[in-house]
Amino acid sequence: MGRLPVYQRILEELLRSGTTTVSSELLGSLARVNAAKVRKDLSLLGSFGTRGAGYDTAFLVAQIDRELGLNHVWPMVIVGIGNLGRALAHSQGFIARGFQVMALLDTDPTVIGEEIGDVVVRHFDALPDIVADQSLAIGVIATPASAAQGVADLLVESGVHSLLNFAPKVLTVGPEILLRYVDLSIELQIMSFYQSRRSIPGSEVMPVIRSIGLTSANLD
Amino acid sequence: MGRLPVYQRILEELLRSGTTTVSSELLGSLARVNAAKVRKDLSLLGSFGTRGAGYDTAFLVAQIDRELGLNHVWPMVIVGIGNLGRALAHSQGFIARGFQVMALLDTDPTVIGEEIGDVVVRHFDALPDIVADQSLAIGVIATPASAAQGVADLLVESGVHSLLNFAPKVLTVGPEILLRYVDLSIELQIMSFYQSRRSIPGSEVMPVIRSIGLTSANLD
DNA sequence: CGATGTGAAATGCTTCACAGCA
DNA sequence: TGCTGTGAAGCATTTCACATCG
Repeated sequence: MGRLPVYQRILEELLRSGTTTVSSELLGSLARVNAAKVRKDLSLLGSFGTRGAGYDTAFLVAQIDRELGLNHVWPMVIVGIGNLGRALAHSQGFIARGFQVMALLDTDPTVIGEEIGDVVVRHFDALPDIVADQSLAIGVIATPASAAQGVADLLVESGVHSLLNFAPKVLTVGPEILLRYVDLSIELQIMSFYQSRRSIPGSEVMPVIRSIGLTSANLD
Repeated sequence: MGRLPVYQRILEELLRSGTTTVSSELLGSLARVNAAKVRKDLSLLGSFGTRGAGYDTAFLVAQIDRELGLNHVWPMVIVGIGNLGRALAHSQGFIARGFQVMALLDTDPTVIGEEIGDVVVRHFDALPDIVADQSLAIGVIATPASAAQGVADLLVESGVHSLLNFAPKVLTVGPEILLRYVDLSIELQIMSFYQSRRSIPGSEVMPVIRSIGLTSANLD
């Protein structure tokens, strides 16, 4: 269910602002979906609401966390410590949601040894040792396009089970498995598309403000 | 149609590797969707295929570009020149797809004056002048959470019509308009979700590799 | 009463299957 | 003959509407 992360964020924000209880109508209006849809979605996790009152915000967050598997710790390695690699390493969400940066790798001698957060950047050659040490769940590729394929191959060979490719190149890993790249600008493409197509109620008097939510398509 | 950007990327990659013609079956298998679905999707843009042969790759890319509005130039301003701001400014996709970085803004004196690409970082106070000068389509918020709301308000006030918020905070702009944040780590949340839920055919012998595609949910 | 939880209707999307054209 | 383009069937998702419960 792709809407759960959206609900979760809104709930977390509501929690931060002191809301203890939330109705399907409020949550729906904030998520821009029908209230009935919200109830259907949430009912798949169990019956947590209390009729007449609504849902307990904190409890609901906990349930969604459980459903999304966020009570795990997901150890990851970031390869390529340029601007994007650094941004990822610092990312709020990583720390907050159980994604733990276990290693930072690069081949540039001027970067190796640098400390980002609590992690020291090491040479990419150390990958096999690191994977052997700590079972890494996720490899993040943040290298230039030219290096990406080699990095992907080595990550797989070392036993990393999931890749997230930010290098601007489509990679192949094993027979038939195509690894697309996640490019920040694609958000804007899509935004411009909606912008040009859809009419926005009240847009004459109100600035057209858009936000982009993310969902995933997985390639098996 | 959320699949168009996916097709487009694959087509661009095919073009780069010298493919001049592509069948719905090939494109479908690369995009991991049914061939009939591909044909239905593409038929909405017009009838560009030639029966018996397939689609002309380059022509198809051009048509999708047109459909997505990528033949426009989208001038944008990035506010907050930290790691993420820099990564965005350098982003391949921006340059390649008509998103033009018109201005880079920050308040930190040690950053102001720095040249990134061809653009010099200016003080955030220059925003009104810049917007007056050049009609900016998109404001990208890449500041710390604490500054984000103020930046959003000023962007709107200055007449910027679309915002993309990367600051880890939910913002409000005008009455009722909620501006969520785009957090890179949400990809991983979703990935872990799929990882724990779905069985992957052949995963016993093959490393479980995942790639994330992006689609958008817009909030009106 | 007010808001959930959920059958049932409505709507939209995906897949099939095949006619039709290069 | 091979592959597109597209009605029609099949399937899933969304919405409605209301019984139900705190």
